[in-house]
This record gives sequence, structure tokens and C-alpha cells, in this order.
Amino acid sequence: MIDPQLLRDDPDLVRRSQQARQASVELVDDAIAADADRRAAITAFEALRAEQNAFGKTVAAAPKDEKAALVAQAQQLAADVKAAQAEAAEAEVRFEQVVGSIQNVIIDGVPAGGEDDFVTLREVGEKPVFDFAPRDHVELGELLRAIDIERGVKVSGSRFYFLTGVGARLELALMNYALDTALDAGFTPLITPTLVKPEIMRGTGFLGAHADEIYYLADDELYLTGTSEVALAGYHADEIIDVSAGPLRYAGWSTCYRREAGSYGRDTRGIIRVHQFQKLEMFSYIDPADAEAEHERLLAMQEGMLQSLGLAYRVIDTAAGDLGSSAARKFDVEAWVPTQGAYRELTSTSNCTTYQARRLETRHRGESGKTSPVATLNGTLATTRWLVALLETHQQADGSVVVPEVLRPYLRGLETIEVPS
RNA sequence: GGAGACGUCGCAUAGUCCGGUCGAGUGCACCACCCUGCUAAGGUGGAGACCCCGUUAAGGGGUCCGAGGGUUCAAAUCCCUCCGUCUCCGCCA
Repeated sequence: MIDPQLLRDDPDLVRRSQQARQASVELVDDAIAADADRRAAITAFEALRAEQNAFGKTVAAAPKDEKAALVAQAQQLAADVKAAQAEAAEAEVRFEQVVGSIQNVIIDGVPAGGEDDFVTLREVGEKPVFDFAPRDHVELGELLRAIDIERGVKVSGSRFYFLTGVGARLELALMNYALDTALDAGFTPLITPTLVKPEIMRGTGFLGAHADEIYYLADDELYLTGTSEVALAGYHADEIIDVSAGPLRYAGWSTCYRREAGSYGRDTRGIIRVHQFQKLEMFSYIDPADAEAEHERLLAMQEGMLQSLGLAYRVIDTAAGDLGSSAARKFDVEAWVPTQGAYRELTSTSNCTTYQARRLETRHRGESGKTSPVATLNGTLATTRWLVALLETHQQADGSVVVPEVLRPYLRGLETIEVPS
């Protein structure tokens, strides 16, 4: 939810943001009206309630023989109060609906437009050049007995897979390397629940336009999370936290589940787009004044990961229309995937400013002693998908794959993944 | 799964039987000031969250006793539903 005060003070800023996102601009005027209606209704109700409270004291203090008459008088008042209260509640609901559907106000500099209007900030690293025909990760996975897609499909259906032997070890190595990186940077590791309540899922902003992406267990009213961001954002819901001594930084380790609805036919080969994968996610709770600096910090950590793994990548500043509703800015780091001749997203980091925290009611106490929402940021530090770029980038002519040095300690010193005989 | 107890403003509790004098007492912790060579103790006062009105002031008003409904002129208090915690029994690992 955006700051309602912003609607009163600078509605044009909100309009421009909605415009850049290719979202409804009229919504802003609806919201202003809903805000005014709500406040008028509350004021009317509260005036009546104050009258009722005062009258109640009179009734309580009155001598017995006068009570009956006073009670009769109070009945009408009670009916009026009830009606006014209902009206106020209705206005409140409508306000929440309308204002809640306005997306986060983008940060200055975010490119306007849709999915293809991103801006490339930089390209880093040498794209690998092969003097042989490179194999794609599926072929390498089979050859090295690292990925078993056929059996994944047999057991669970399309977009499922087994990581086997060295494939399983490689994923764990990557995840543990990422975890150590996060630990070195002062993050507290959390292993998070992957089933969450509706209010938490709603609070993070995932139940909007992409609700059909999410697995839902109707019998239990629980959602399976597509990222530990959901649980990490809910971790401090309804709390007043202390970020005066610096941000609270968490690294969430979890399995992620995505329905991938509407992606039929896209990335059907391999483990680029799957229903279940592992991810290590960074999450920061911070004073809103420091949010943009923290965003750069998260991005730098992500780039450091890819660099140390010898992957070529580019960084893009996602266009406004392609941001989630909670994000005010999002950077994606995309690795070069040789056999696709394309950059593919490996990480994403979003600055949600106070939008997510306002919905989840995570606040901090400013210097004045007043509470206000904190800013939240999130960013990927490793996922299963990285195996695609790792295998393809570091492959050799015979199908073996060189293990990047930083991962070797996590693989008992293994330097090369050899093709089994 | 069965039986019972409980859920109060940071923590611990009083109040609930018998509805109004309870938006709520007490202790600890907290903040300010005072007092006392230091420390400890003591004294006085203050202090919650959210919302509305108000110049983003002074001040005023409203809501909040696990959540949501209901009864009533009036609910922490009575009734219903749900959630959670604890204890015992059963079952499973």
C-alpha cells in the first residue's frame, strides 16, 4: 500500500508512476475520493459515538426512577451510531480496495514502459567461445548423470526433475557458497516455512495480477511460496522493529514452488523454468532513507557471486510496467547462456520501499519517537537455475565441466566433473 | 483425535461469577526530574498502538482486553464461532 498522505500531498507523482507502469491513472482520483469519503464517514461516526458515550455515563449515574426514560432516549442514539459505524466500515473497505490496488510509486530513473523497455546498465565478463559444438545443460546433465528430467516427469509431471549424484552435490555446493557469502556480509540465515497464510501472501503483494502463479491448498487455506521472500517479509509483520543501529538482514533458504501458469511452451526444455527449485534469498529491513544504498549493496553481492563463478552477465534496470506491484525499482542480473545465445535471469533484486511494510505493518521508531513503516528489499543470491549457466559456460569438448574454484571447497576439492565411463 | 485450563496495554498479573463507578489496578522493566559522596535504595511525575479533527501546533475526539460475530441504552465482563497456548489421555514417528 502506498502512503495515503502522498495522495493528498502529491497526487501527480502517483499519477506519473501509474502512467509509467501502464497502469490505471484514474485509480488515483478514485483513491482520493475514497480517502475523502472514508474520513468524512469516520468523523460522522465518531461524533455520534462521543455523544453516545457521554449519554451512557448519564444513564449510569441517574437515579433508578429516571433510568427507564433515559434508556428509551438512548435507543434511538444507539441505532444512529450503529448505522454510522456500518457506513464508516464500508468506506474503510472501499478505501483499502482502491488505494491498495495502486502499485508502488516508482523511483526516479526507472524506465517507463513494459517488459521490453528495460535499460541495460552494464555487461560484464567474457562470453565463452568454444572450438567445438557446445552441449546445452540438458545434454550435459544427462551425460554427467547430474540431471534426470525423464524420471522427474515420470514421478511428478512436466517441469519436474531429479538432481542426481554430482548434480545434487553441485546445487548444494552453490547454495552453501551463497550462504557463506551472506554470512560474511552479516546476514542471519533463516530456513523459512514454505506454506503461509493468506494475509501474509496478500501482504507481500503476490496475490495481485499473478495470483494464478501460486499453488494454493484449499483444504488448509495455505499458499505454497514461490520464494522465501514471502516468509521473510512476514517474519516481522505487526511488529515495531529497531533498525536504528543498522538494517536487519536475513538470508532465507527454501524450496520454491511456482505453477508457471500461462508459460506453456516457454522454456519447456531443461531446468530453466520449473515448478520446484531451491533458492537463497537476501532480505533487508531498513530505514527508508537508506533503502536505495542497500539496493546497490544487494546488487553488488549478486554481481560478486556471478563474477566469482566465472559467468558473463548483464545488469538490467527493469521497466516500470514489468515491476511487481510492491517494487519501486528492480534490477535483474542475467547470465549468458551459450547454447541459447541469450542472457537469462539468474537474480532479481527489488526495492519495495515502504509499500510491503505498510501492508504487513512492520514499523520502526524514528528519532521523534513516532512510528513509521520501514523499507524492505529482497534479492536472489543463488538458485537452481544457476546450474544451467554454470554447466554450459564451463563445459569442455569431451562433456566434462570445470568446477569454478570458489565451489571446489564445497565439493571436497573436485576440480572437474568428469563424464562417467 | 478425546478431556480440561487459559489468552488483559514490554514482561508478570488483578478485574470476568454479580454488565455502567474499568481504557482498565498492581509489580517489574522503561523515561524525565528530585534526593542521597559513588553505586544501590528512595521520592515525584510520565509513559502503548492505530485512526479522525486541527496549520505537519496546542488541544480535542474515537477505536483497541487473542480474532470475528451476537445480546444490550451500555460488554474485558453475558452468548456463539474461530485461532492460539498449556496440561492430561489416546495415536503416530
